Amino acid sequence: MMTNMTIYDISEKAGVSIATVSRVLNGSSSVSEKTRKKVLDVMDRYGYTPNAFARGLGLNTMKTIGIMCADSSDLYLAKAVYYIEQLLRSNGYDSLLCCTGYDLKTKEQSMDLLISKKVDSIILVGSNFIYEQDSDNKYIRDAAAEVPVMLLNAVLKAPNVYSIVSDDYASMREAASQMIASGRKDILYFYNSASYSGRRKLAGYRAAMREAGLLRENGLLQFYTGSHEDIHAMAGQLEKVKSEGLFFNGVIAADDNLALGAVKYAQKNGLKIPEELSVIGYNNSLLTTCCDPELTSIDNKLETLCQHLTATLMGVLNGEKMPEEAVFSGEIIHRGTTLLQS
Amino acid sequence: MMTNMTIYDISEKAGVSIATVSRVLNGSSSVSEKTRKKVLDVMDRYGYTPNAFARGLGLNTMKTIGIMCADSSDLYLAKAVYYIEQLLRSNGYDSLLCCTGYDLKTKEQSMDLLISKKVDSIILVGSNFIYEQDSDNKYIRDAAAEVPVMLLNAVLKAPNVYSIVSDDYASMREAASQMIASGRKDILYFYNSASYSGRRKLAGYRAAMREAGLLRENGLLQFYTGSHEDIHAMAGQLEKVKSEGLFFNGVIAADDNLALGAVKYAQKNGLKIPEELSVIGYNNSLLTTCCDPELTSIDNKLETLCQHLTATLMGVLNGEKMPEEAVFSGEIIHRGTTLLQS
DNA sequence: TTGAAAGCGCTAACAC
DNA sequence: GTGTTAGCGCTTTCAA
Repeated sequence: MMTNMTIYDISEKAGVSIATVSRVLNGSSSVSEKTRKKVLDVMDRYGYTPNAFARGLGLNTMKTIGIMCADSSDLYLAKAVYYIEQLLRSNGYDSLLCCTGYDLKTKEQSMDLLISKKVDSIILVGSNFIYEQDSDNKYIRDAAAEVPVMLLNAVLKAPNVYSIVSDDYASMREAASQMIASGRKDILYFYNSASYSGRRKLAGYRAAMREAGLLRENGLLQFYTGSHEDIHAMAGQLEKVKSEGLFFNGVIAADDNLALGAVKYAQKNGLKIPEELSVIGYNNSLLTTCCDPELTSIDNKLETLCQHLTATLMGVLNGEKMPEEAVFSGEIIHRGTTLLQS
Repeated sequence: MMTNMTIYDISEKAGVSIATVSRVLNGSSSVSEKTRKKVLDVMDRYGYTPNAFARGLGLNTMKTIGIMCADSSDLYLAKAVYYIEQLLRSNGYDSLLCCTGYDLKTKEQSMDLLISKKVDSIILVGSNFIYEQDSDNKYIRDAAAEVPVMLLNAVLKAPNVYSIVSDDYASMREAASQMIASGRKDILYFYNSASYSGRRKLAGYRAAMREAGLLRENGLLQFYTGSHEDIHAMAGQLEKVKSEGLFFNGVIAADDNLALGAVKYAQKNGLKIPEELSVIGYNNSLLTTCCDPELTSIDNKLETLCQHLTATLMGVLNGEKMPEEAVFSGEIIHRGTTLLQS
């Protein structure tokens, strides 16, 4: 198997022109069966693979999609990347992955990089790419001027930007309502992100609390800033809250990691779950079955979201008119950390 | 900001030739400060980004590394991908990610695809890419004929193939020895992969058992075939083993997920950990702190491995002579699922 | 220090 | 059906 053959080499060996080779390569119908076979034969024999650059140069597309993701080692984001990558490939596209971190500057850089690599579209995985201050979202609008931009779990209304989201607001509101209905009044909200989705979740919690007349001025809101893998630090923060005299018998967390922090806190302090402390997480990840009792969590239908995102993207790339926004509802999966409604 | 500017546009606006623009682009020293500034100015004003294809066509490199990974949603692999992607980018390379699944056929296809995309190297993340039957590894040797192939956690001796591994054999042997020293005699080995690394781990366990005169003919080996996220199925398998009359008071697992299955099994059956059942996992992942008691596990220094892999790759790409194999030792992190040595 | 021009490997008109 | 040829945007000699 020789390396770096070109279309010229093949055409020579097969005794045809490069145009014919190109036609065979692209499955053009106007090649006689005989010639096709002859060319294919030569290609096979020499293990020829076309040079994607040259092809890309002419076509100005590499059949490659850029995926941006703040941290692909995050359980939730990793899963999303996994689904998306598979779906794209089954559609004949490859994925250029960029783990951007959470800093705006590096996100902008990654974006430029992907654009310069001539990706056909950019997928932003996770809601942390959208900023509250609209001017900070300029980098997305700029990118959308070049290629379609797909948002997973975030919304930005702009031309050529498509948003696929789970209704985090509704899910959180329902979760909080159910916990209230089960008799809890002092429900702490534990979160670590002010992203789009983060704000929607918080709003859902607040709506439910307000509805029940339980909303207090920020006392029961705990923002966690440590590592998303450091369960002990999470538990530690709750201990501190408690030691400062704040009572709570329920925790609603913005993700399963944080919820596990609450479970750990209860274990360390001998609190019985769910009787003395109820906990609800978010994402319905692997983590829900790791603890004892197991974690009630909200399933936000990640796979469905990814499927829909990919389908929408393929539509857009084919020039079809597609919906700019799609909202899917989540589902609460009850496990051992919550009481049944009374 | 105009889109799709070319070097021609810039040269025109700046009143220089395309060669000069190209020189500025590539930081050539033989451009007068004045001209450089003028060109840079124009580029800036029009937001010009060079076309990577065209560049790649001439240079025959896209500064892109292919990463193959069976399942990027696996906690361990995801983390490796994350580290590697970051390190590569800090070295000026991008990453084309391929989640291949565990099937040889699709691995071969992914490999071809990456090669045809003209990646500068291919990194195989995880040991499941190496097959016991050597003819099955042909696809790797073929790839290595074109670009350097880097193996994370696997070894294949072949030209242009570089292996970076953790000494799984030694780690497992030490883990088993310690558990034996703590008084256990009936230690079950729980695993789910016959990959290179999987076999090394198993060999380590067996060596320790043999050394202590405790090795039995396959009775205490449990191979798990279900989903790597289904903790209940894992626990279920152990329950079945027990109900069949096999006694064990220790479990050494090939990864933390499986170890958690053992913990779950103990909880379901009211066995006290670590007194009635000791458990050791592998990878020292996030999962170790999720359960109660927390999981003793083997840290295989993933970040170090990734750093070394990247450094080696950069050396190879620069034409330096690099070691074909590097072995790092792991470390047992003691937590609550094991007894102290008596 | 700069410019002109020849590729890099492929696609797609356009001829035959 | 098949061949010829002009790009695609960039890098890199070679001259000036």
